[in-house]
Amino acid sequence: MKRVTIDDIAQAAGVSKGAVSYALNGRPGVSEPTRRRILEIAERLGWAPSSAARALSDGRAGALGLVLNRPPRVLGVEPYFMQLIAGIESVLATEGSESGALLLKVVDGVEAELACYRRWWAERRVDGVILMNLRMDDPRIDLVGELGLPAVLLGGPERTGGLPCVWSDDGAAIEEVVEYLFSLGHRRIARVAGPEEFVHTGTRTAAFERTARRLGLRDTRTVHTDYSDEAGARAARRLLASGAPPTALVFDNDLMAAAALGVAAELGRAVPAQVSLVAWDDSALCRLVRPPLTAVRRPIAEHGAAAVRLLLDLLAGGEPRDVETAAPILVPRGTTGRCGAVG
Amino acid sequence: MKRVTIDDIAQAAGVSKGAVSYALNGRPGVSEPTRRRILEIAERLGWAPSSAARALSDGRAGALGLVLNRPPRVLGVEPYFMQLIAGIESVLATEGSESGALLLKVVDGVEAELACYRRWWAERRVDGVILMNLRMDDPRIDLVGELGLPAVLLGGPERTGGLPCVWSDDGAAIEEVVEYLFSLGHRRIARVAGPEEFVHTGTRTAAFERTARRLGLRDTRTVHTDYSDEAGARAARRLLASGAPPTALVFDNDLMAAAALGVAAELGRAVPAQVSLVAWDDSALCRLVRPPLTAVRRPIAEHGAAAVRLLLDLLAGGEPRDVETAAPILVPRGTTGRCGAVG
DNA sequence: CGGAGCTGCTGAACCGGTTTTGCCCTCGAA
DNA sequence: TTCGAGGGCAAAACCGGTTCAGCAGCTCCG
Repeated sequence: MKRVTIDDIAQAAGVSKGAVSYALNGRPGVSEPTRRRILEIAERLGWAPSSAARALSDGRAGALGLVLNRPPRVLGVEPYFMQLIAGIESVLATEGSESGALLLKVVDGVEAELACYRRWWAERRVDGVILMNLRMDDPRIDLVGELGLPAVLLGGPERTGGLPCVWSDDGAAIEEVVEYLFSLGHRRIARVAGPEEFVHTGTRTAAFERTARRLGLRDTRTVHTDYSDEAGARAARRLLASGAPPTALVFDNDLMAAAALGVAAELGRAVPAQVSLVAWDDSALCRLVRPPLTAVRRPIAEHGAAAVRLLLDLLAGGEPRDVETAAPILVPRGTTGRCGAVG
Repeated sequence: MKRVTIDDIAQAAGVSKGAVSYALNGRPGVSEPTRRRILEIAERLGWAPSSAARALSDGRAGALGLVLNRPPRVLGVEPYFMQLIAGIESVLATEGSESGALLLKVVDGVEAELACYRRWWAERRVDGVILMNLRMDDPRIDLVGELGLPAVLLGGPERTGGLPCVWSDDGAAIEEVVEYLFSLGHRRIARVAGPEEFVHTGTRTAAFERTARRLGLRDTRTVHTDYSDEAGARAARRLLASGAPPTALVFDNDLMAAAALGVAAELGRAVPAQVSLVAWDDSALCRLVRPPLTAVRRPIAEHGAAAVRLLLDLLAGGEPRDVETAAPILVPRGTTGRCGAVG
């Protein structure tokens, strides 16, 4: 059961290795009849290229890398990651066997993430990577630049350090949410955001405050969390128990919004009669809880797909460019209503 | 910015490539002082082995493969997969750079999954794979046997076709659930299970029926679904709307149980006063919904970790063996109560 | 008729490791 | 003293591809 190599094919066809290589890769150097004969023999022998040999000789790994930097506990809960991966895989599958593999790593901490890129690149395990959750002064940008490791960014388009990115207009979505809540009569709106160091958190915060100012809202707040359900619950509890509690809460993910739903129940606040809630990222979770969560929907899988396409294009020698995907849209459901409505 | 190779090290140290290889791999063939010198130089030059070159010469890819066969939509929602991946990664990270990478593939359909194993093995992209969701007469078992592709199974321990497996005693857990519901006075219990073709579905069904018989329960039913929230809701709706509706529902995942909670609300059935619900797999979802779901908790991440350890051991020449992990435990919460209790 | 240019292929180098072979030297035992 | 064993290393083969230089034969053109 030995491996079939191009040597075997060459021998069977009575030609040289080089000719076989040309034939199999569809490049000039062999006549059409010879090519057909070689392809036929390769097919018959069940030949498949050794990824190692190919990687060694042409210097490309044939794989892309994705590092998830998140405590394992949170990973399981947030649907975001899996949807992203599904999107990434969808284009990797179609792209032929070119860079067809996705190398995945789960780490906890920025340092571990940086170390992972270093090793992957040093070992030439990947041809490029997708960076997610862009931070302020993100050290990864410097690192990939320094290493020469091809990379694309999920996020931006600011503070990307020149890296090509895939982004959507979060600010516009936040604006839409605030206007929507305003139109429902809400005047005290609070935002339960993700970690302050994420760029997209800043983008949303800025848009939130800008819109609030424009509408003349004075009583708005943003509190930061780590995206976990506990943190979301804690923030909601604190906000709702404060002196002049907000009448609407806007969350930076769906998990925290769902947790806040529980908190509201616990505090005896009717949703949406007394408090309105808006989630970010519309997953099944939003539809499962009662009442179903009003949410901002982003095409997450498309983000992943676009990122891969951009990266592959880059690897093929394409020009770096930024890709804007469809804007997030607000999906009103059962957790938003007129401010102070009676049941 | 050229790559540092062992040739560079050899040249710097004034020795041959072979000596450097011996030194770096900690095998006899060089003297202790030489070894130290070589290691020091390698360190200084920042050398890292090319995974491709190593793979080519010693025939091992240095990566393990995992294929997720599930429609992308479902993937995002089920926390199971991410938890599993987190578990897998946890041991891959500690194991040094031996087989340190995880190759991931998302497919939809058995055929695509089989094709993926074929290609991975033909291209020698992976050293072994982890198979999940064992089916009756699973074609993957024959395939890996035929290919000689090392594999371990998540599930079993029956119908594994001789493949080493990691399993936990699902039957005992189901038994515990049924006894628990029985002790609460429930006599009409229905089970909303996963697809019939999965081996673990069969295992649970058998245990369910055995326990029901033992307790003298005559009105039990098992209906099959595809694990999706819609299917779970549909099944719950149908069961609860039937002539003599069950007073307790046992689900094969958490997603469907959460969906059923919504259905119960919709039908005006109080939980747990009128209907009790038990989920399988205790994720954050169970704690987020109101009331929080009673659930069977399995150490999913540990499953993944155990599977990797088993596979790595196998690759290192270890004997195939089966690993039983901690038994699932029942975590009673707010969706189970005495049968017919008044709110 | 001669040289330039193209086609279609061969042979060999190359990628960066591991492993085998073989040489030289030293040391211990007969 | 001699012989064998074994340690320490160099040199080369090898893994399975890609790619480059070169060469034979043919065509085309002045």
